[in-house]
Amino acid sequence: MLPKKYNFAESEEKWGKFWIKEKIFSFNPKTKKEIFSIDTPPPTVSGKMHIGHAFMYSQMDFVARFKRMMGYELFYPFGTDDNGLATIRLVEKDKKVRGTEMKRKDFVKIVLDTLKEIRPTYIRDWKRIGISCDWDIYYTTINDHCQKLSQKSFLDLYKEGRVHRKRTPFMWCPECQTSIAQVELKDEERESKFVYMKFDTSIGKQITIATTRPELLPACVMIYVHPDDKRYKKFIGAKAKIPFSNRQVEIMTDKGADPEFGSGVVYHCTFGDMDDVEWMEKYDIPPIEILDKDGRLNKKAGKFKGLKVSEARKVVIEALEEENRIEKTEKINHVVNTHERCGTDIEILMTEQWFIKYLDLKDKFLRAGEEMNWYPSYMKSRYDNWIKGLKWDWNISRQRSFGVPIPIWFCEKCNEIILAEEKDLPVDPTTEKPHHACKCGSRKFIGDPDVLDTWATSSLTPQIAASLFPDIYDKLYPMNLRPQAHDIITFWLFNTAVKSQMHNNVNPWSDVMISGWALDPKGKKMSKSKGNVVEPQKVIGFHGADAMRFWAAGSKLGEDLPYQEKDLVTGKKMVTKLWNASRFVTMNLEGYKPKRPNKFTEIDKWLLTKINDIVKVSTEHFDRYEYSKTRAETEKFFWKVFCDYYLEIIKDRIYNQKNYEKWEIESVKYTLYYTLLSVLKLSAPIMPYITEDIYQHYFKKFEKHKSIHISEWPKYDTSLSDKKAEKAGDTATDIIASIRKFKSDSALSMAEPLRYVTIDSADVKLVLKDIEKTMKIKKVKIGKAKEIETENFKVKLDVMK
RNA sequence: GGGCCGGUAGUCUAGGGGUUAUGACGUCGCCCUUACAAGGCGAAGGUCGCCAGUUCAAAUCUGGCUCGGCCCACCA
Repeated sequence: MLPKKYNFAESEEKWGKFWIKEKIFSFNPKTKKEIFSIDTPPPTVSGKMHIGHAFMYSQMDFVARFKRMMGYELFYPFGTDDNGLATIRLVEKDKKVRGTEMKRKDFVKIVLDTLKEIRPTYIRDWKRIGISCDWDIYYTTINDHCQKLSQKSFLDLYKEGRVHRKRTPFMWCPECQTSIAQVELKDEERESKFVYMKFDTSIGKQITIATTRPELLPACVMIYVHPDDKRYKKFIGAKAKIPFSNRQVEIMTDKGADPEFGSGVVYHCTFGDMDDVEWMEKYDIPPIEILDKDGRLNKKAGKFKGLKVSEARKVVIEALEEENRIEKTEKINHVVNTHERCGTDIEILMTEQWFIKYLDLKDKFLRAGEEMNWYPSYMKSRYDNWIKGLKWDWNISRQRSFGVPIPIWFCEKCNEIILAEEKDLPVDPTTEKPHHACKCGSRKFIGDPDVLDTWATSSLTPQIAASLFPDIYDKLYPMNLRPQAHDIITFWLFNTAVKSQMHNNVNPWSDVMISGWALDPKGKKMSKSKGNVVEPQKVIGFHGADAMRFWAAGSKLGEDLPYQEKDLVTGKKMVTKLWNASRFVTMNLEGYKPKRPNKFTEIDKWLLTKINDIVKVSTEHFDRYEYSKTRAETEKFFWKVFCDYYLEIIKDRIYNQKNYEKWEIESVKYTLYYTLLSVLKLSAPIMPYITEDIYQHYFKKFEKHKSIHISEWPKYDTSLSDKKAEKAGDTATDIIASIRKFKSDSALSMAEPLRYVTIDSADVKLVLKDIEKTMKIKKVKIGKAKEIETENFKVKLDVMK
């Protein structure tokens, strides 16, 4: 017997513990079942879970739980991504240390120790929302296992000639003081000054150049005009003098100069943006490097030395004004590239970096995308667009103190590159030495101080997780499913595909499932700065994890969903309704031993037909990761059909069993048992706690499974489908609805007895008694009159069509 | 500028050629009916963004426009 009230807080804690203690979600590597493997996104350990996480991880978990009930052995690990900036900040704050002031190995150790400490607290949030991972299959992207695989990936690709090091102009963040990759750029619109500068030329006339970057003037190496621009014909081939210096640069033609824009004259500085790099390569011009790594101008900038870019811009403009070299300035809105992590404008600097060469493999990556099953399918275009727009190879080195070290030494004498040996991995070349002398005989080496881009490691998550079970690696990798949100298709998804294709020539998974975002109630993106962030812990504390998950199941896969508290209330009501209906059913099945009878009443057949249809479509939807449709169908059936009609209809049979034949009682009891269990199972992936609680209270003693979550997903049973009964039942519910409306309009209680109702429909004969008893009618007549009569009055009613 | 997604009752959402357009929240009325008043029953509320076209038939398909979101490219 179910208690009167359902306490979600107690229940969720209880079953959460139960699942872990009973190892309900533990992966069995020796399984004979087919494995379904999920490349779980490892969240960044940075304190607290965000509602967006709760949203996305819930959606992933619906699928996991569904697949488990479908009979798969789930390989469902849980890792954390800890080699990025967020972790550094967290650990530095927590342990009051500075990563930059200590040896990398020592800092990694502190990080790992800290993680060990805070991990249970951190993971608690994920457990709380009911994620059904096997928590023992764990990795952190900074532990030895991951470092080793990441370094091995680097070395393998190096040996294949895919990884190379070069000194080249590349995108640099002066704030973080590291190089970055194309994917880390973020556009930001800025208002800035468009300055028209007058340069003296060798033909005696001045030429006007419009620029937003006057501070780069000392790095000007060339001036271009469009070949067809008549205004500047006479300047072609002439020299222009760079103000504040004695340098002269040539004026030449290039079609890249747009006559319509600015003055039509471009000055080429090394480097204002990546286009300048292209020009430099095109004309083989040696660069003038005026910027240092800290974003300040150096001595090559002459009198502007030591200034930051932004300061230099003002000072240069002032200096130009003093010399009367400014024709005019305009305000202009333009888009600049910034570092997505810190928002700083990026600069182009000549540095030595490691790259993975992959622009030549674009077609291969596009083909890889073709071979994946995309859910929803349109998300693939984001992947395709990204690949088509790729312009630079993947810069994988970062100038940070913390991360996976690049396993390389340089010979101090001959600069030869020495690779770490695989058996020694993971290595930190800044503290360890190679085993052998260099070819040149020298034993003096410099370990590469740089680390790998975090994505260079997290792009290996399928291999990282699978290699935790080396004996069955081939069964686990490639994986079945990559679930993730749409914002990191170009980062994580693409990079993972790249690595898998490069190393193994296969896709890392067959299916990708792309979630949307949780937005604020107005449909805006949540962010700390806007102060519109919703904390899942609070929400769950108030409404429960099942209610939160019910909300998360409310949007189509891939669609963003505004977070509205009322939707959580809806979820909570659903939980309450499930509880109450189950309480009613189970209290009336006391002493009943479920056994399928060979005969059902019409109305029972009606319900069984309906639930079987729901099972069929729900399974089809879930197979396509359309959990939201399963939720909608199940919810509608449960509330509108099962509770509003069926339970009301069968009350008389349940309460007054003596008035019925034995087979009619057997029929209703089995129908109740079967239908409720089916509804619970269909709801189990979405609301795991309430369904488990009810299952454990009642169904477990008849069903053989320890938990509803490892019981079988309902099967479509055609033998329980009866279309004729379905039609009769539908008519019955139509009639009941009409009589309810009549009672409601007449301000009568639903319990008000009616003397008679006349119905002009013949196909309700088999369900007449059900209608009578449900609506407390003494006699239902079949005829043309369409009348309803109570004790006090008689009305004509258009009940039936 | 290019790509993708979306615009459906006050709010959120489903549907995606064919009777009266789904559900929830909110609103209004009635009802303590032995599962549930955090409920039940009922009602009101919609030019399905705009304009064309295809079709016997368009919320649904096509084209254009418009607004919003995201991604990408950008102009010195």
